Amino acid sequence: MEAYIGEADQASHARFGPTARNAVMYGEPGRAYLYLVYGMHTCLNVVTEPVGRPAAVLVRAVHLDAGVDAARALRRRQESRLKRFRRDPALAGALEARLAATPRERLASGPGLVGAAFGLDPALTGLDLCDPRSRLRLEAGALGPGERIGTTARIGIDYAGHPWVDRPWRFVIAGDPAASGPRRLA
DNA sequence: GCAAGGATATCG
DNA sequence: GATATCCTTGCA
Repeated sequence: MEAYIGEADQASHARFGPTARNAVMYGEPGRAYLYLVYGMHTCLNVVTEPVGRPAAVLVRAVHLDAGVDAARALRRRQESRLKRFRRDPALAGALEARLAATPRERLASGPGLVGAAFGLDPALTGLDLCDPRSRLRLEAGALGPGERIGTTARIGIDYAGHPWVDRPWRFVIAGDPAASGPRRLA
């Protein structure tokens, strides 16, 4: 995951102040903020700070312990909607083969892949991720034996410039094959 | 290395 | 309204 904190953070969607898109970042913590990136991928964020302080954590990858078949089915359904697959039936077959060959650690190993594997949509923005009745929710977890969390710089935010590009605000289970981006730490 | 892909923020 | 940009991915 990656943290984006405050309007001063030049990598955050809040850097331009409140807008229609990022409004939920200014609201209650524990809500979902989902947005479309590069015209095709839905990214999941969790609002993290009290009302009035825009901040969120981007979920860059999920290590699936269950629901592997469901994740494959959702990815197939979601990705086959992309224009290039609708245009070319042969590509759709290739997608099927690629998904079948994708190990569980790689089914949700990227922010866009998390969105696809969970069947997420920007319309879910505002969902209370702490409400046990929500279709999508956060639950307490624990690190496995021998697992440790390390930090790195955030990914894909070169436009932010210094010092933001260097902030160690990406958090990753060291060596986790389900992580996206660098898994080994300096 | 780069195209795909559409919403967004900013400028005119 | 036009345009540059984007918290990405998979294939050349």
